[in-house]
Amino acid sequence: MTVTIKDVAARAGVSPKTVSRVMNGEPHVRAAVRDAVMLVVEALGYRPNAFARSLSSARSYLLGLFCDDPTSGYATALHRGALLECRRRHYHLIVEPLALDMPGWAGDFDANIMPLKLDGAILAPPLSQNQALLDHLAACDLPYVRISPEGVGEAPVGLIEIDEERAAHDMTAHLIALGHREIGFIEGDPRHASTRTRRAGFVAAMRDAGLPVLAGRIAPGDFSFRSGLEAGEAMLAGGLPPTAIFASNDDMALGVSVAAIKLGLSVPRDVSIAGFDDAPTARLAWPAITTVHQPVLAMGAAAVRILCEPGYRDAPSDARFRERLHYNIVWRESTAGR
Amino acid sequence: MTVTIKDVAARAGVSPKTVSRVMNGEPHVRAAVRDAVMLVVEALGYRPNAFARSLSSARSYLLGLFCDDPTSGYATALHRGALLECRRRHYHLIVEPLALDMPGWAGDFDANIMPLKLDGAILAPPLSQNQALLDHLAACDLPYVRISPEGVGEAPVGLIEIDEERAAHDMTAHLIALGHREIGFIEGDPRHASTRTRRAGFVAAMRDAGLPVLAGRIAPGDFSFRSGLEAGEAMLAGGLPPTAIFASNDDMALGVSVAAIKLGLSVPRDVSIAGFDDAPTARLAWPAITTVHQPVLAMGAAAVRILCEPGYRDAPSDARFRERLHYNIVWRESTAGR
DNA sequence: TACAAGTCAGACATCGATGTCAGGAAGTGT
DNA sequence: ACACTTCCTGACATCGATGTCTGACTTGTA
Repeated sequence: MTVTIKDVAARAGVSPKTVSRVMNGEPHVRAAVRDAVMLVVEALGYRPNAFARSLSSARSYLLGLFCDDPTSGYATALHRGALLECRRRHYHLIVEPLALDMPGWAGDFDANIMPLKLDGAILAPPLSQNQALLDHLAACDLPYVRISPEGVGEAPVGLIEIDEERAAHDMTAHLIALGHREIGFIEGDPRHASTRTRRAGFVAAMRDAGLPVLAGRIAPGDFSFRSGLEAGEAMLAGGLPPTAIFASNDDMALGVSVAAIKLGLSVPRDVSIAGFDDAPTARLAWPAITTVHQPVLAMGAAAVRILCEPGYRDAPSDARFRERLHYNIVWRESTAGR
Repeated sequence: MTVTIKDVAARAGVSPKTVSRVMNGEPHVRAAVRDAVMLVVEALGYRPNAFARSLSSARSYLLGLFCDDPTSGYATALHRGALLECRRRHYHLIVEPLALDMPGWAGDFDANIMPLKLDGAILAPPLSQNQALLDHLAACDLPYVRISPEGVGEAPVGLIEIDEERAAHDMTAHLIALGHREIGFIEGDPRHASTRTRRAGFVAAMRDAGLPVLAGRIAPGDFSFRSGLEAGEAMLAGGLPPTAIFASNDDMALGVSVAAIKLGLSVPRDVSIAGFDDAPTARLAWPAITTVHQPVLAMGAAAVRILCEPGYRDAPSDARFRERLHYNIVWRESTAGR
């Protein structure tokens, strides 16, 4: 038999309602009573029944994490970070893959997700910048927090990001500091906002150093290993190959690395390679890729914190709920001076 | 306002209980009444409140998918497959990463997962063969289905798998049919059951073809890109290099492929490479990897089906709930005849 | 001292479904 | 036609929490 609120109430000599107050951190409970109740809670190992809670209150104590493609290590890390924070707060988390390119996703959403009465949604990129989804959530009155979307959106504002442009700038500057002057850049999927911000950071760093960005030194890509391989091959095999290549993410950096090997080039002796994201593969690859570490776990946790913030859902669109987390650059074996 | 069971009952001229019976497919409802109720359900777009349902019945209409490392594309595909089937049945699904190597996971499990009163659990490998977890679930009286675990377990039996040994046998046989006689094999993480079954298939196929398995032709690995790279390099750079290498999974096959390139070998001209799993990277890589496709989506769906089967939880441990799904071999660019 | 305002705690109804049980209708055998 | 199953259906209590409301007890102030 599981422990109910009544058991706790009886043992503590108070009413169930008071126990409820304590559990939810409501005011108007004397400190002595609160402590006594908490003691019993600990002793009995009481955990509130999530279903009963959701049924009687308007809230569900459930948060949703929506991903486009949960394959990425990115989504997984978000999941773990968010989950940890949820547990601390006695919330639960569900992960839902959302295929916005399928017609009828909205109806599907209403039928399958809405009955859950989620208290909030966390949107992983690139979902976080899909206006149709944002509109739909707003129409459903479901508060959301966006992870690394493009620009600043409408109210209610919830935004977690790192300064990607500055990170790309820093990475480029470091390559320059290493002595590189001929630096190539590979773009990501044009549908992701990161593609623009990361490129902008690269371009700005080059400009700040007084270095020209030659034609052909910025190649298109789509964040996949293969696109990195192809772009890398084209760049390194062409005339005047760069001495360093900065790829917009780690998968592409891996592709560039293989391209270099195919051409008989040694990394990092002949060419330095840098990535972005600090995906698990970046560490495991050979040579291990120098990259920008995103605090994705912390981002997931921050998203939960914001959503649980009392009054978040009705907050005005001021900057209070915009969090910019710290990134850092991880030096590994794929970059060196020349 | 959302539609409740009372609304449906009133409109259909029956009691709420009868609507409940219809919704749950219980017997003892006249066909005419059933149809009339269903009509109203459709018209009003009624969906039962999951929380109320869980509260009043012993069931939660919630299934859990447990993963060791949800990073893998494998877990993601399972998730999608299971989710689809859940929706069809008005079930919900939560995904929980489980770190069994952390002490105190059991207490954590009891505190965070048990209150959900899951109706069943789906265990992705390698969790599916962790005896401690299995015991814990049994102690909690939580029915589970295991995906591709080792051997046959105790009751209650729920098992979804492909015949990995035969798949590995087939893949090896095809390499042989292509004209290869010197074939290397790279093992996976020794903690995974697949490591043994896949190797067994390889060895059997070689034996069946009358080919010897030379010393050093079976190299240890751990399913990571890097271990594939290292094993591949050692094998290909050593004396009497094989003309084909069969890696226990796609990540390692990718590593072997890079090893070949580093050594100036061309794939598949100089060496053929085969993988296992049909991970997303296998398709995107260059050259695209020949591999064994696992019907992971179908496996997820099958797991849900079994868990929802009425009476599954109390079923005797006969073979009825053991499903063996079909695999198939996907020919891509990394293998060729010689 | 007395009175208003604020703090604290409990009684009771309620959320939306299902479990139990009892009773009426329909079908069966003699 | 009668008793006897078997098949349908609804009334009512229940799951475990929270929302509302009411009243007692503290406090601060005139």
